[in-house]
Amino acid sequence: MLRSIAAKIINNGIEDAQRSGSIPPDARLNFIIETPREEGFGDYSTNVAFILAPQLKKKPLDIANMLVERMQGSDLCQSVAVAGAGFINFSLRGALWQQLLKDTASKGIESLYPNVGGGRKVLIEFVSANPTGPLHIGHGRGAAVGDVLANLLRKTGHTVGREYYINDAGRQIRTLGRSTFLRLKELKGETVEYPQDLYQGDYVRELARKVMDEGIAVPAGEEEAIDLLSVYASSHIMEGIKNDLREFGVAFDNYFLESSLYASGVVDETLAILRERGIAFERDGALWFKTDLFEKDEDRVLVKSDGENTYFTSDIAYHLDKFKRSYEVLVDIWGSDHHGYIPRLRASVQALGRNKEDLRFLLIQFVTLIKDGKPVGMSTRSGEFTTLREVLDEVGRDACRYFFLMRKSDAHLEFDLDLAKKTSNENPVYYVQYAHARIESIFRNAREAGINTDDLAGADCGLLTLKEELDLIRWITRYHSVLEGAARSLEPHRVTFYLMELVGRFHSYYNKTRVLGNDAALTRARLLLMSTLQGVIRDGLGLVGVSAPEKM
RNA sequence: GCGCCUGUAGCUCAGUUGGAUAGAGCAACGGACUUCUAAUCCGUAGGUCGCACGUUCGAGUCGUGCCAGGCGCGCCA
Repeated sequence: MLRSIAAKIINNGIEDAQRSGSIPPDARLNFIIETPREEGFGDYSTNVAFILAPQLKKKPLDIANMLVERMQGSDLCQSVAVAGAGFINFSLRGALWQQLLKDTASKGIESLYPNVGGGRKVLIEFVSANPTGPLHIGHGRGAAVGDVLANLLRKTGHTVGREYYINDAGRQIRTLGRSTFLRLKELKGETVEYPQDLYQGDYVRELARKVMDEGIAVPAGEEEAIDLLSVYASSHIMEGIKNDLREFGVAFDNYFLESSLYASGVVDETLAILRERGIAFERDGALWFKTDLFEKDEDRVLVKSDGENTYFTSDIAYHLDKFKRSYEVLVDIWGSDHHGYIPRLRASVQALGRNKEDLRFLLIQFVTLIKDGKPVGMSTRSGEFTTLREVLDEVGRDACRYFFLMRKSDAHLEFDLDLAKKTSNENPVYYVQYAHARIESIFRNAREAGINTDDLAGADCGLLTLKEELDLIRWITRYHSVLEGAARSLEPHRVTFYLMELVGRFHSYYNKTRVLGNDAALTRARLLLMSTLQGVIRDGLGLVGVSAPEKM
């Protein structure tokens, strides 16, 4: 972007000062250039005077004044000034911004995508709910965050895989089978004791009903019956999960089965590696992982004294498998209640010979649903949770996804169902979508007035001289650094915040300035601005997975 | 007891990785539709950034210690 020009202006000033001896040639110059949050401060701001002050043993203010004098000569610069205790604020010539708009319009929105990843392969694992019950609202949040993060990383130069991991080798699915088995007996009129540690939700009754209605032949022996029902019930629930995800707009490249780790021998390979490196050791008849070689955490069991592997072992193997599939960076998105598990997994990655930075975590905090101003209780055990589907049916996909992306993922989220349902100004989703529709409406009117809106390439952007117009251009190009920051920090929520700010400036402009006017050249220039702006809004909404309506 | 997360306007939350006079939405109050969509805009009001020290030119941001809330600490899955 234009940041490199900004850097050039400063560096020219510094070099000039160095030639005259005001700054020694060996001065350290690790200054930063930032865009001040206060608009009146100009396009860019630098702290270079503060960095030089201790080296030159001079006041920052004096250094700033000296540099400003030298920067004023630059023909790239519109204005330069010293502010505060020694900040240097400066703005670029409007023509530079106008040219940037023109470039963006002709090269497309993709030209604003930063290349953060350099083609690196990233695997994002998310949702990964076991098929023992429908997805609840918390899974939905994880799904939205993971999906948008995947979109974001792909746009910023990463090769992205999306994966859903299923613990099918453990006991949970068998517990589901047993639950279904007992509900089935109930349906047949038998009185049964239904233990607390089985799945309590009504969906188990529905599954049992389905088994009966479909006339499925259940073996007479209890264990055989449970075998069959485990498979039946879990695959049925998995279908439901995939269906919900599809409706939510989330697609996975791969559903990875825990059992496949055993079939392919990766588990054995993992244990062999850990043994060989002296990271696994025997104690009390069990095999342990020596965690504290890498992280501050307790040692953990890999193989129990009864010979069974723990989940930890499959998880290490799973991550080894991810690396073996040539993924360089792994992102695991977990419910925040699993955070205690992070140190050991981080340790295991290092045990496999990788850097701890190669595995990154995103924790998803709980969602509290608010209805009629009061929290809706939810507890998996009692079966009274709100499913993703219920929320989806109630508020729709756009509002649902947008709301999930309005918070940092590791912060609690209060999801106000009534607000999300409202088609009014209180609902932030519409604020952004409305801007898109409004611009579309301008174009409809333009075409009706006989303006050729397909051919705006020749428009004279030099006519866009209003403060608001230059400001809009700056905000459009800022998409670049927003994507960059969001991708680096794995914070997809930044995109929704940016969209709100961008669109706010549009609405304000729209109310103040007419795009379609008597001056044909000016109208064309403004249409080009609107078209580019609309492109960014559409692109941003697409990233979040929310529709960009042409009419509202 | 130990560890992680959170604490910012009445409410819900941002805060550009240490920058300037801490921001937005909602709620409240007052204005703007004969002109491209009023699902919008303009204005007013609202603060001990949980508390206290420390690090430095500079702290909502980093460190230490408290306070409050949430979560986690098994040869469970």
